[in-house]
Amino acid sequence: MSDPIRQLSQSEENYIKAIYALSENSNVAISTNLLADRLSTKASSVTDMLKKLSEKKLLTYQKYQGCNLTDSGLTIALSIVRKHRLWEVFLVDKLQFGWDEVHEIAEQLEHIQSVQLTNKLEDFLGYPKVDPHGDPIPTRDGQIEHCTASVDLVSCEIGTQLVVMGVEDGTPEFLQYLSKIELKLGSSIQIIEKLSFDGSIIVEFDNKQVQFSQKVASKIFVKCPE
Amino acid sequence: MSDPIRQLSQSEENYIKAIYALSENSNVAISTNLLADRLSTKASSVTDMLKKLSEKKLLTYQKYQGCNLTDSGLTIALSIVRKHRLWEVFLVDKLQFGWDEVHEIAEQLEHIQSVQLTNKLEDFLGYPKVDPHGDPIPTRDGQIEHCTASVDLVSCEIGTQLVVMGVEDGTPEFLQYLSKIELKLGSSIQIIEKLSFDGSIIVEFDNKQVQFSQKVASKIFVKCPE
DNA sequence: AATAAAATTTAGTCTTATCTAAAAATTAAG
DNA sequence: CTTAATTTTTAGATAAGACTAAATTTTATT
Repeated sequence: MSDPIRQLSQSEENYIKAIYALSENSNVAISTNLLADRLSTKASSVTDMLKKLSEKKLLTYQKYQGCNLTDSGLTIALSIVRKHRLWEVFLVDKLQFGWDEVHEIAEQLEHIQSVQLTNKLEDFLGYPKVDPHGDPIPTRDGQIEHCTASVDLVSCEIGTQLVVMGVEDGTPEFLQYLSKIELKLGSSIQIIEKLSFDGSIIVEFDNKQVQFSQKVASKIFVKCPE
Repeated sequence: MSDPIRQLSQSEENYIKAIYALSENSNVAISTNLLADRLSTKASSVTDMLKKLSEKKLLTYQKYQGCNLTDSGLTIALSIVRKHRLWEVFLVDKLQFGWDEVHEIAEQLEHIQSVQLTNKLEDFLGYPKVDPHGDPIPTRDGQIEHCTASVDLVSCEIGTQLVVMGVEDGTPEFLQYLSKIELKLGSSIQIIEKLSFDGSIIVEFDNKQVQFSQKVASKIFVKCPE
């Protein structure tokens, strides 16, 4: 039925993961330049790789029309994301890394092959549901919970009690900033004021008031407690 | 003073590690064919790599005369061995792998770069001295205890009480065999008889008698308890 | 010491993944 | 709707690492 398990190179895996990350929310095809940008490589290199991965049936690709992962491609992407996020949990929970320090190391660990290793790691970690940034961890059979529950701070109303559910797993600098102001997953947070002229948002948590630019606020995901 | 830190490819690291393993006991130069054999590659590929690593000053190499690691090469080798053995401890102690299952996975994990990761892993594991096969773990500053204390079973006398200190980290099959007969590190063992015609050795441990071929006996390292 | 055998190196090819520069297709602007 | 700008692809080059086959050096044997 399904395609046989393929041994992909790290580079191939990185392309698959990048395409997954870029198409997670939208359903449109991912363009060559967007991918090139994401992977800090040249468009021509991307074209080459897309041809290759498309021959391996991991994605559909039409000249000048961008690409989309196939089901097999998606399965592989999820297994990589799964490994990445489990390792991040390990690094933070067990080895005492800060959440801003783990991304780069997990980028390497996510390419370790053994499925048995991943599953035993998950056992050892006690079946975490999310990684240290609040992103959901795909299950063994490739299911991932799409956190429709949480929305970014920008789209929330003033006054409501909110809980921080996740942050964009972006640059270390951003995460270090959050560390510094002591904003954590699970923090209770409330919007005090929205500055209409630049979209900045003033919030309160842990009895502190902090002002976020719109850009920062859009990277912080929250939900109303039940 | 010392050479700047180099980013080596996995392949380069594998050569360095293989040379280290082959020259650990003897002080003679490592030949091209020996390396080719060890790495399951061709002699011509080895020659190419030796030229490259020699240009990087990680080993000394003279045409037709084999190679030897330099001090920088040795430092790198030890850092790889350190990572390999720490990860093996992690896999066995924390993830419940059998000692016969960890080698291949550790071969991948040993190439993960971060020194901080290695050190934090060591903290987490509680500073183990040896890996699951009894091999010593190099320290952060590249010291390794040469276990002159233990000798292989073949060279021991009949009747002495011995303790299993290590086994050759070889094929999974060999380790599975040891698992099956329930021989572990730390087992108390005694030689009952040596069969002179083929060098086989009959031993007793855990109130069981088992016969080892000379080949097997030479891969089991023991010492007399204090 | 001369020659045969074995080990090692050289030369040339292949694959993967990248790049630059030029060509082609698509999209945007007038 | 034609041209300009942008995006994407093609063509050709490079580097790492491996391979085969041929040449060379070393070692072993008579």
